[in-house]
Amino acid sequence: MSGDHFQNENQVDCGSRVNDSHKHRDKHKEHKLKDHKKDKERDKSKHSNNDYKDSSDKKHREKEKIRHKDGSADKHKEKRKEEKIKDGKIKKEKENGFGSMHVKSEPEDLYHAPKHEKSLKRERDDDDVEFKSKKIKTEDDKKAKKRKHEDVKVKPKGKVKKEVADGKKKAKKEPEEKWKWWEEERATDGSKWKFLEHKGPVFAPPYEPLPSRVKFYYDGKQMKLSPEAEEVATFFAKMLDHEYTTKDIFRKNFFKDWRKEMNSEEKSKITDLNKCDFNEMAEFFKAQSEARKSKTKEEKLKLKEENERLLQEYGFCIMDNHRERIANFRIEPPGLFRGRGDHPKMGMLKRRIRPKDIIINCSKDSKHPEPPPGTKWKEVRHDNKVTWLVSWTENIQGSIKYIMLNPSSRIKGEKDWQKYETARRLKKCVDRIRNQYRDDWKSKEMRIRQRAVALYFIDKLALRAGNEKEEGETADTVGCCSLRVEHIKLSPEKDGQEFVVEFDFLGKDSIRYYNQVPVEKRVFKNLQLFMENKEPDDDLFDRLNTTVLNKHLQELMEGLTAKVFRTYNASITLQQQLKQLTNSEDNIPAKILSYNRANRAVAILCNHQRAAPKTFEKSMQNLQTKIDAKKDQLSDAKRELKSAKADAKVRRDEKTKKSVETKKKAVERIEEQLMKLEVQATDREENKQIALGTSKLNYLDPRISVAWCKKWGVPVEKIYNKTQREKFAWALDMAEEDYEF
DNA sequence: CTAGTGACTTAGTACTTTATAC
DNA sequence: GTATAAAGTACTAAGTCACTAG
Repeated sequence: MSGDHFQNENQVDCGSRVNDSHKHRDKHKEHKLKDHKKDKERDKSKHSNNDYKDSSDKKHREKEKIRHKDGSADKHKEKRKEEKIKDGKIKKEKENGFGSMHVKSEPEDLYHAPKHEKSLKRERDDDDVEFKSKKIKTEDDKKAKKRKHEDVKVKPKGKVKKEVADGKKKAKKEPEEKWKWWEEERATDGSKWKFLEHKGPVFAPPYEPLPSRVKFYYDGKQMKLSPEAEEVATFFAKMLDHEYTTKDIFRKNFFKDWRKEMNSEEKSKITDLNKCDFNEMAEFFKAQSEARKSKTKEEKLKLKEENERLLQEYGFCIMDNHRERIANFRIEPPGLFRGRGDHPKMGMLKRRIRPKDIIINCSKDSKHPEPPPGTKWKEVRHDNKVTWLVSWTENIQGSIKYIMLNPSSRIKGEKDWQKYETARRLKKCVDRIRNQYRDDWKSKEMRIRQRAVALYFIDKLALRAGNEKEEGETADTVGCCSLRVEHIKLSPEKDGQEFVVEFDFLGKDSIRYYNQVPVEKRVFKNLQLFMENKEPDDDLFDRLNTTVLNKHLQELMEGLTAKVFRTYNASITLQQQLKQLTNSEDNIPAKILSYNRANRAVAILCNHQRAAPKTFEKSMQNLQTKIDAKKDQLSDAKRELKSAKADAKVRRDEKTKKSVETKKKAVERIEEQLMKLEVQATDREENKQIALGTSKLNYLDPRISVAWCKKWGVPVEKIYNKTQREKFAWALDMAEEDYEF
C-alpha cells in the first residue's frame, strides 16, 4: 500500500524563511475571513463591513484578553477543584494511553519478535474496553505490589561517581540498570503518575546593574538610567547586531514596553528610540562574552561543576519510584520576544517570572519544593492527571508554559510509543480511508467535498492540519484547513503535466512551503469550484476547519487525527526508502549515506528546512580540497604499487613480494578514505537546506531504524547519538531486525 | 456552534562542546 | 597546542487537539 502514492513531488525548492517576499499577506489582513466561516452564505460585498469590524474588534479583544488574564487564575483554580472531585475514578478509558490503541479486528501478530510478547499482551489487555473496569483493580494492585518492592531507581549520573557509598541516601542513588518501563503495566485510570516530588524551578539570575563606566546616551547626551529601565535597555543592546533591531515592528514594540518600565523623568526625556545610543552597552556585553570564552581551564571547570550541581539538584524529579530527568528546569529569563517570521509582537518585553507567578504540581505526600526565602508560590496543586511539574503564564500571548520531563522519561516515552502505534493502525486502514475520500470528491455536499480534498492534501503532501489562529496575535501562517485562495495556483497544464496545483504559503515557523503537484482531475475540478467567486484572501475550504476534520477522522479510526497522517507517511516512507536504497554490498559509510538519504526523503516530504549554515560554502570547499588531495595521494599510491609489481615480477624474492602486499593495502586504504570523503561531500551537499533532525526525532518510528541497523550490521550509534538513544531506549530494546512498521 | 483554555508535541536557531585539521 | 568545523544541547516559539462554558 501507499508507497508510490507518495512519491514526493516536493522539491525543497529554495524554500527559505520568507520575511519580506511574502508581504502579500499584509495587504489583506484587514479583511481576513475569520467571520466568513460563520455565515454559510458568504456575502461577497461585505468587505467594508469587515474592515469596520476588525479595527474596532481588535482593541476590544485586546482588552478582553487582559481581563481574562487577571481573572484566569482563580477561575482556573475553581475548575480544577471541581474536576478533581468528579474525576476521582470515573473517566477511565478515555485518556488511557494505549487503551484506545487497537482496533478490534487487528491481527494477532502485530509484532514478530517473540520478545515482545509481554508488551503485546499488555496492549491487548488495555485494549479490551469491556473488561477494563473489572481489570483495573487487579492491574493496579499488581502494579502497586511490584512497585513497592522497587527501590528508587536512579539513572547513572555520568561523571559524578565520587560519592558512591556514604550513607543510606547516597547508596540509594547508586546507578542501577536502566529501567525498562516498557515492560511494565500502564495505569488505566487516566492518571499520569502516583507519586511526584521535585525541587521546583531554577529562576533566572537577578539583574546585575551595569558598571557606572558603561554609559547610555540619549540624543548625544549621557544619561543615567534607573535599574528597571536599564535592564530592559540591555536586552535591546544585546541584540544590536541582530537584524531584528532594524525592524519597525520590533522597534515599536520594544520602545512601547520599554517606556512602561521607565520612571516619569525618563519617560518624559526619552521619546525617540532613534536618539538612543546603546553602543557602549553593546560593547560591554561583547567584551564580557569574549572574557567568558578566554577564561582559564580552572575557571571553566568550576563553572561546569556549578552547572552540574544545579542539574543534580534541580534537574531531576522522583516520579513513581524512579528518578527522572527534567527537560527544562530553568525558568525562561526575561528578554525581548523574538517571534518567527513577521510576528506582530516581536520586540515586546518578556517579563521576569517570579515565584508568585509559579504554580507547582506535585503529589500531596511529597516534600513540596520551597519558594525562595521571603517569597510564595502562586499555588501548589496535586493534579496527577497532568504531566507537568511547574507552570506559569507568559505575558506575550498569555499562554501557559510548563516544566516537564525529558524525552527519555517514561511519561514521554510511553506517549511517543503510542503515537507510532496509532500510525501503524492507520497503516491497516489507510486504503479504506483513501477510497472513501476519493468517493467523497463526488459528494453532493460541499462540506464533504472540501473535507475530502483537504484530507487528500494532508495525506499526499503531509500538510499540517491548520488550525485557525487569532489574527494580529501571531505571524500569518497557515496549514491545510486554513489555506487561502491566494496560496494555490491552478494550471490545467504545466511543464508537460496535467492538472497542476502550485502551493506557495508560509507554514509553521513561517517556513515557506512551495510545491507543484499534479493532482487528479476530480481534485482539480473541485478546487476550481472552491475558488469560484472568492477573493485571494478568502479561505479555500470555507466549510471546513480542523475540528470538523478531526471529528470525521475519529469516526474513521479511533484515535485518528490529521497529524497521524504525517507520522504515518513519514515512517512508511522511511521504511520503503530504506528498502529501496540500501545496498547489501555497500560498506558501512555507504549504508549510512543510504540511511541519510531515506531520512532526507522524509524531511523533504515534511518540509523540514533549515537556514544553510553560514560557513557552508567554505566548508564545502575545504572538503573538496581534501578530496583532491586524496585523489593525488591515490594515484601516487597506485603508481607505486605498479612499479612494485613490476619489480616483483623481475626479482621474485620475498622482500619485493611483501612490498607489493603493503602497497596494495595502502591503495585500498586510500580508496576507502577517498570514498568516505566523497560520500561525506554528497551527503552534505544534499543536506544544505534540509534539516534531518526534526523528522528523526518526531516522525520516524525508531524501531524502523533500529531494525535496519540490526539487519545490516550498522552500529546504532551511527544513526542515533546518546540523547537520541536515551529517548528511544524502548525501541532499541524491543525492535529486532525483522520489525515492520 | 464558538471562543477560550489547557496540555502536550513539534520546530528551528543560538549556543556549547567535542572532534578534527593544522 | 590552537583553530576550525561538526555535532550535540538548550532554548523557547509555534503548532495540534481535546475539552468546556456560554
